[in-house]
Amino acid sequence: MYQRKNYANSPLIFHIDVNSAFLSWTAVDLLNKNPKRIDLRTIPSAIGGDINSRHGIISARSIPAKKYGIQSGESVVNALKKCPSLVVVPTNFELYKHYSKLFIDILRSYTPYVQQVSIDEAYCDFTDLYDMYKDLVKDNLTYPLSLAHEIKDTIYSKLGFTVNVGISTNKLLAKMASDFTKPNRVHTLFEEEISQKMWPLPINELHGCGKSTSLKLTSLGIKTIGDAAHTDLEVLCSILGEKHGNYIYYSSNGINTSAVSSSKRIAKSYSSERTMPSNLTIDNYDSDIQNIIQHLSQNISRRMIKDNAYASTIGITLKTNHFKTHSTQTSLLISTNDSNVIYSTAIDLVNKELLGESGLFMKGDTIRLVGIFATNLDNGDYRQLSLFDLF
DNA sequence: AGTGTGGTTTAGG
DNA sequence: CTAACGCCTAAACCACACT
Repeated sequence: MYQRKNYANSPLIFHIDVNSAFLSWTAVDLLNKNPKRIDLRTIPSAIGGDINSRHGIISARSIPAKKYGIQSGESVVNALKKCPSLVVVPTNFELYKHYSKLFIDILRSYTPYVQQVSIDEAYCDFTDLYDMYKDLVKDNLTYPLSLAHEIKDTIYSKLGFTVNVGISTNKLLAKMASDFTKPNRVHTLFEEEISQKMWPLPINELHGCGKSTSLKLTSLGIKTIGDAAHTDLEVLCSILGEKHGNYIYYSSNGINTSAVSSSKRIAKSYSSERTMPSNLTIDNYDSDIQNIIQHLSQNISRRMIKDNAYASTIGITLKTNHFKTHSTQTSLLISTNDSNVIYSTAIDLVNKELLGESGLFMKGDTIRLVGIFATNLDNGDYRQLSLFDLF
């Protein structure tokens, strides 16, 4: 295990990631209810949606399931072909939220500088806590490995699931480190380790370099993170544009200045969408779509009211049987979070889109999914002011 | 040149 | 009996109109 000589004067960031979160949490929950039950983590198992209502996608899988080549994001039907004995458990978001909160609470008991970035991962900043933890020793390990193991093992003993911890001096490197071998591991990725641990990796494994970008880069011979790191900044910008070119160049060289922000993030948009059990056609869409849009409007409205958020823009998304997505939006005179206003605005947009000349309905296209979104948000202050001014 | 609006693409979990 | 491909958020980018 790599150790630096001195940690007193450099930043120290951890990235903590729950291993197969949805599956682990489900396994723990089932064991809590019945300790004799088989542990889902020890057999080929996965969290997946219902095939019959066309929500059949794998969102997490056990390590034994991974050995069958099952990936998260692939269809349940496909996964069952690879492993007919796969145990598929439905999703349960309330359960995940419960364990997520307990997980974050433990992190917060070690540092106030915790930034939760998704339901199952967070960054912790220990830069200013050197004096508090510098003498911690655990299993013959010294700081900061001792601290990482302490956190990891505490989560396991108190909550029953494993995590990976990535250690470095910035968020990008800590994130990359936590993604190394799993599960239940601590990894470091300091600047002096980049060439050995990060540069040999394929470019698509760089955080922020997705399918489209990695395709562009590999087609030009930039196949590894190291290749990108050794490409001129100007060349990357000419391929990817100014913004993304800079991001890929500096990231592949391990440079990242993003701060760990423990303050609550304010939403910039709310959206809700649903894949329907069967596609809607232009002839029969009326009654079905009204029900769904009412549902989606109420969902968004409830969340916005809880956050005291109001939207000036309401939009809809339609996905065709060919998986082609169309969206349209409209601006409101007065921002709203009223489900009736959202509903009627969305219905108008759907009618306009379907009956107008959008070109969506060519030769018998049908609608697979309908979604609505609310954006251009304010907190109601401006709204109160403008209402007040009217009188 | 900057701002508001509408729409698509990319990314990540 | 068979069966496929979710849901949510954020940001960048592009085009266009208006100023």
